[in-house]
This record gives sequence, structure tokens and C-alpha cells, in this order.
Amino acid sequence: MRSQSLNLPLGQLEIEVLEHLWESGPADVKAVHAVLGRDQRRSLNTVQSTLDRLFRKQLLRREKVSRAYVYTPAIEREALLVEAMGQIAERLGARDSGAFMASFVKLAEQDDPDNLDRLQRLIDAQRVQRDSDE
Amino acid sequence: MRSQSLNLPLGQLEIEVLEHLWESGPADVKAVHAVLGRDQRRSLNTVQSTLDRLFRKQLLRREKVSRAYVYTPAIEREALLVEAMGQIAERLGARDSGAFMASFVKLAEQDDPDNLDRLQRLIDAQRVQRDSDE
DNA sequence: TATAAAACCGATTGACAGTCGGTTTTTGCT
DNA sequence: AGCAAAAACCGACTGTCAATCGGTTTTATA
Repeated sequence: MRSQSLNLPLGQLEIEVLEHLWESGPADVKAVHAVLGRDQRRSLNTVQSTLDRLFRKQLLRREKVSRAYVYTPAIEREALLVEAMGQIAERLGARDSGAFMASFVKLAEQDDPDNLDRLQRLIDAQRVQRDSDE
Repeated sequence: MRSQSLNLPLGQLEIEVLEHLWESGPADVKAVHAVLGRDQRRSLNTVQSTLDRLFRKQLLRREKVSRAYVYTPAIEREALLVEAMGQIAERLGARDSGAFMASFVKLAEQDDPDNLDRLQRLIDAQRVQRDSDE
């Protein structure tokens, strides 16, 4: 499942670019620049290098359409999130996943007591999905 | 989750230092250097700046004992882990804790399917504790 | 095939970790 | 109090990486 080592964390613009592609679908440099570059006075080249960097990191795929490349996320937002969190956990030596989960539950509850119920539902859902996977 | 803005992510040596203090308890520069610096041929000063950086980041506390400062982690490993993961989630636009928790559950299940049951028990325990708190 | 569009290259800047030499401050001892 | 050793502190330099963009090469098509 988690084959490659995925260069995380990412810069601010890199994240914005990913966000945009996740939300609005495949786009070429000009289209991304129109949204993320025009207002912030970024040059087309800035956006292009960012797209290229993400491509080299294998977070984007691209395909030439007529002259220009059209970029597509190579990973879903949720998968990237899971991947990133897994890397953090590994980096911080979270071998004791028990204590870690305990803290997580505790903090989730602190944040909002209703989170316990939400977690409950997520667990149930995950169980259902796991059991139907085979 | 926690609102404190906590400078993450950390460098490699910074993490090693934290690990060491978590595992072996409070120590002064020389003690840390003896473990992390001697073999890798790092100078005492390198270790000292790292301790100082972590102190300025408020990840370590320190207290003068005789001549030297004795450093102590200011945050538990598990709490830092949760904090780091929360920041990642926020950075990647999982602002609502829903997506964050969903990813967490998925990750936990990936790591070990039994984790779903463990999480279940942790939630139950947290409910009990919450209800007895008042 | 000329040319406009796009990709590609390389240089620069700004953060930040890691590294350590050198200076200042502190402190324990005489 | 005065001194030497110990420790903290300061500042410089390196390496890495994202962001930035000007300039050059490639490429597709009118």
C-alpha cells in the first residue's frame, strides 16, 4: 500500500496547488496560475516550478494536451493525510501505538466531547468496510 | 486541537534529543552529548545549540542545577505526536476534525486491524471517565 | 518553416537545522 | 576577594529546500 517514501512536508504554495487540484480537478499551468498566482502577484514561472516540483515528488501526474501539460493529483487528499501522519508518527518513534491512541482519544474528547461519538461511528464504518473487503 | 502553535516539524538531531530525554529522563548538555554526540563526532556546542533551540521552542524546560542546566521535556511524546498530526491535518485542509479523525481511524486500522477494538475500548474508557468527572 | 506558446534551466533569496570556534558569564574553591 | 574551570551564550558558516523569476530552448501548429 504505502510504497514510496513521499517527500513531506510540503511548502505553502505546494499545498495550495494540491488543494486547488483536489477541489477543481486537473488543470494546466495557466489555469492554476490564474487562480493562485494572479492575485498574489506570482509569476507563471513560480507556479510552473511548483507544479514541476510536485510532479518530481510524484504527487502529481501530468499529461501533455496539445502544447501544455495538464496536471492531476497522483494521490487523494485523505491518502496524503494518512501518509503524512504515518511519517510523523514513525519519525517521532511511535512504536507504542497504544499510548498514542489513548492520547488521541483524550485530546479529541477535550476538543469536543461529541468527538467520542463521531469516532465511534467512524470505527463502526471502518469495521463494515474492512469486513466487506475480503 | 491544542491551540499552542508549537514549531514543527523538527530536525533530525532535535528529534533524537527529545527521544533521549523522553526515554532516559532529564539530563544536562554533557550527558546528552555523551550519548548523542560522542559517536557521531558532534561537538558539545552542537548539542547545546540544539537543546537551546528546543528550549526556545518551548519543547524543553530547564533548571539550573549547580553549574549546568538540566533539561526536561515540556511535552509528552504522545501529546507532541498528536500535536504534529493535528498541524499536518490543518495544513492539508482537514480543518474540521471530522476528516482528521477519519484519517486517523483509517491509519490505525491499516497499522493493525486490532487497533479498531483497542480504540473502541479507549473510547468507552474515556466516556466513563468523562461521565464521572462532573 | 517561422513563431508563439510552453517547458526547461539556472540563479537568487529567505528560512531554518546543524555545526562549531571563540567570548562572556557564572561558580566553586582557596 | 580572586582565580581557574566550567558552562552558557554569540555569531558565523554550511547545507538543504521552497519560492521566485528571467532568460533560453523546445515544440507544435498556422
